Amino acid sequence: MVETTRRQAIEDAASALFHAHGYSGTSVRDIARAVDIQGASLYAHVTSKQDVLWSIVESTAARFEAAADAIETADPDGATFGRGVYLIALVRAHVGVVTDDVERASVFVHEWRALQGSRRQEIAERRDAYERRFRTVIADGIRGGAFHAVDPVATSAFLLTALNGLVGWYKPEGRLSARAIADTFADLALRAVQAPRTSP
Amino acid sequence: MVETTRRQAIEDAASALFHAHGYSGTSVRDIARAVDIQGASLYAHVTSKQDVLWSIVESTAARFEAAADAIETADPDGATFGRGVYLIALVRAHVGVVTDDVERASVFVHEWRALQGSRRQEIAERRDAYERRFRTVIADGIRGGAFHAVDPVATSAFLLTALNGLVGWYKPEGRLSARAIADTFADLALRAVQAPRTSP
DNA sequence: CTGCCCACCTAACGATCGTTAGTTAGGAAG
DNA sequence: CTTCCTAACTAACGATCGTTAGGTGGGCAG
Repeated sequence: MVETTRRQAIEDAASALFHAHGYSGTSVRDIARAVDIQGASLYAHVTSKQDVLWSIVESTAARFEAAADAIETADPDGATFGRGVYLIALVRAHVGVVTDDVERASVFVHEWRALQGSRRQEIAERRDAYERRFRTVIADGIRGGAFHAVDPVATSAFLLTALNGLVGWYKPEGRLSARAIADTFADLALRAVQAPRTSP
Repeated sequence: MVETTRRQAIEDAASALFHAHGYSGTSVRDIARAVDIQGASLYAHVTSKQDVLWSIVESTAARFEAAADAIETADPDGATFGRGVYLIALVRAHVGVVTDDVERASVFVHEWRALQGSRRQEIAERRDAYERRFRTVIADGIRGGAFHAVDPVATSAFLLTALNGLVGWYKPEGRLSARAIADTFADLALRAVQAPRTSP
């Protein structure tokens, strides 16, 4: 991870520290030390600690949204894909964003609550909208008969938190590749919801 | 939730605050205010902030373990239950512990990392041992043909984080009862892993 | 009535928090 | 050579952190 700007290096260091110790468990001086600088010197590049958190969370939210948007772009009217394929695509997109940058994804998943005021509100709404994509595809799948009947709210929460749990254990150098995890998760998610096969 | 001892009231208040703002986002004075006492007065009932966290985390770990142990006690040699039924029992037990006290469960799931030294080590090991129960039942199920072949590590992580995610959204007064959630989650978990039906 | 204990108080400790102010060294631009 | 900008520095601000010390009052045991 070659740093181009100082600001980027600071956000990378902050992501790692927020991931490891949480937002309020990390001090400004901790972040500064990680980039070999005095605590006060950070403020030449950053307006506040909250601002660093916001940058990380907002950009990661955008990455999740963009990945999901790309699916709809590839199949605007839902003609090509069945609901099962669409759900698989959502799962793969989500896993991809997480594995692309676990630390930032982890901060997004766990530390957005540390945001204050309207920024927290905004992220809460964008998270809701994102989760609604899962709810909708599940509800559509049930209506169309591809999925067996379950509660779409509980089910989307089940699946999405399973995907988000990945930020707690994924290691880029680990035994399981990002690809292998995406395969397994897509498989598990689809089997969890799909209706029993009626014919071959 | 009628409090019998002061100590219990303190742990309840601390659980709620740790759940809402995290361990390091909660001050000793915050906890004290919640039980209508001065910050320093807490130390008449508690030896340290870490100690409060430890009490909450350890007792909750014990509750998860006891719930899972009860399944093995009910079927010591695994003769009665198939692997599918065993997995369902594990899921139901886990959901039950979470819904019995979401706040404590949430602290256990998210804040055990704030423990220090050997206590953190101990909880890490007990978490591993608990997760191994899921891994084992999945691996056994695959070996016996009841479950389709998947990676037991990724699968147990998938399922367990889905269950743990419940601490983020379960509300006792919510639309979905603890029972309904347990039903849905058990159903999703089993379908996710079980082999396609070969005959009726 | 006396004495003790328990729950709580106020005051304060040193450390650390996020942040501001003012300064300095070094390189780029004129 | 001078001027300016950038990136860093040191010093310090008031607030808050977890925790300790010592005092006070009220109920219970003798």
